[in-house]
Amino acid sequence: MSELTRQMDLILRGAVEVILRNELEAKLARSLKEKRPLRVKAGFDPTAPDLHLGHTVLIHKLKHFQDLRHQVIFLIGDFTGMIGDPTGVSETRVALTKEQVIKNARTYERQIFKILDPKKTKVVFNSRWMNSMKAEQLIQLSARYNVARMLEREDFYKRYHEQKPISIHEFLYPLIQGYDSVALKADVELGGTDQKFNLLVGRDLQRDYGQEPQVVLTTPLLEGTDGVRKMSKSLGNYIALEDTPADKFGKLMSISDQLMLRYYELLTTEDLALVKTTHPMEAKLSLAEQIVTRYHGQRTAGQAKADFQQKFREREFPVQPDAYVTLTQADVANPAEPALGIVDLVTKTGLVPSKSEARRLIVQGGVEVDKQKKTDPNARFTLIPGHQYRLRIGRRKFAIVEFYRERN
RNA sequence: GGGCAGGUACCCAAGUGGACAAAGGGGGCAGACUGUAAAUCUGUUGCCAUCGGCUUCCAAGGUUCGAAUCCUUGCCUGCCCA
Repeated sequence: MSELTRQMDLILRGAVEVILRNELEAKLARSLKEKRPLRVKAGFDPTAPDLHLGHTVLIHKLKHFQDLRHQVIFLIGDFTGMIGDPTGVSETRVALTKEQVIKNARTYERQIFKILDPKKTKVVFNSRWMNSMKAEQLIQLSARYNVARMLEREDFYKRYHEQKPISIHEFLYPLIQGYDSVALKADVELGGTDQKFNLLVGRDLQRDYGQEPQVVLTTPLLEGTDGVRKMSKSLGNYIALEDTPADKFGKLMSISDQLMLRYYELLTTEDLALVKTTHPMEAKLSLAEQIVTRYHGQRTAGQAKADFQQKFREREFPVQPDAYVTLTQADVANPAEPALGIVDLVTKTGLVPSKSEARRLIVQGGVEVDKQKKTDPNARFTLIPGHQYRLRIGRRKFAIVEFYRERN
């Protein structure tokens, strides 16, 4: 197998679309011949420094390029972050301070370098060239595209026809993202399939600026834990890289069997046919363990697995509760006879948003104290000093509450 | 600049003077069932509380015994015309 074929194989694995494939081949061939690595770019929005598993599909693809000795450029769109990529859910973006951006960038680095090699990765901010761009140049840039083409973009098209607002500055997002490719002289740009339009604008602009257009490679969007919509922070169906090992494990175990296969497909290199022959729960445990291992190490993953099994399979109290609260006499009405209603007891853990919510949970049978299901919201507890009340609140929250009598 | 239509709870959406803490759907949460799932069924989904009370329907005023509903102004959005 020639080196070129080897590279193509790895690059194409898991890719949804490559535009254009023969251009990629040509670029690779030239790169090999001239011993000049390709410049491979992928951009990230600094407003959401919480990378989740969905992003890692793309980061793994970057890793492939890195392994093939190409130059990976991790672009942090601190400037474009002010706009926010139009999502249809129009939400006001708060302008980030420089400190926040730097902080978010640090978080990114910490997260991506679990996969990428820090020494071989170039991290750049697009404010580097955008901050100094004059209004005149921005107008010139805008002049290179027109509204009709912008409206081809699915999101804009939909909103336009649904009579929903589109702000002018949203049109600038694809333009600036495209200009980033010009500024970086990118050979390849990676992105999720939802980025296709933006990536293609990059090609157009590069051509316009007299550069060879970048090759566009799209990776599939990973479905979130609901199994339907794409994984995203705003939809709340995500598994973040910064989630605790226990959280990751729990979230992974709660996905459907069908979704599990998808995760295997996109997040591991396991043989799918083999996975299908294993018992779904075993397969799921193994998936969760693999992924937690990747970000937290083997030992932590093993612990997460053990905890999980104790918590849910054996329905036992976990080693690490979600909350540990100590009460003093200040928390009770009558210090001489310390007692507390169960609603207050549950609320004191801070694991429920309001007393009403606590009351609902109790009535619905979602609360256990010391393994006893409590369904009377008016029940009161005489607090025994030093006793650890072990509360199970809802399906997956556990807390220990202990009362201390102060000496006086 | 002119005309028209809108802004309701996490989201979509009904409600056009009292029976509205506000229909319905989605989502969330809980229970049953299970493999800790998923699907399904049931319940629940502003806050505080024992009956009961309190704060909500873009914002601020106003009319009224009483307003999500009527009036005024403002802010925001879409469409049409210029």
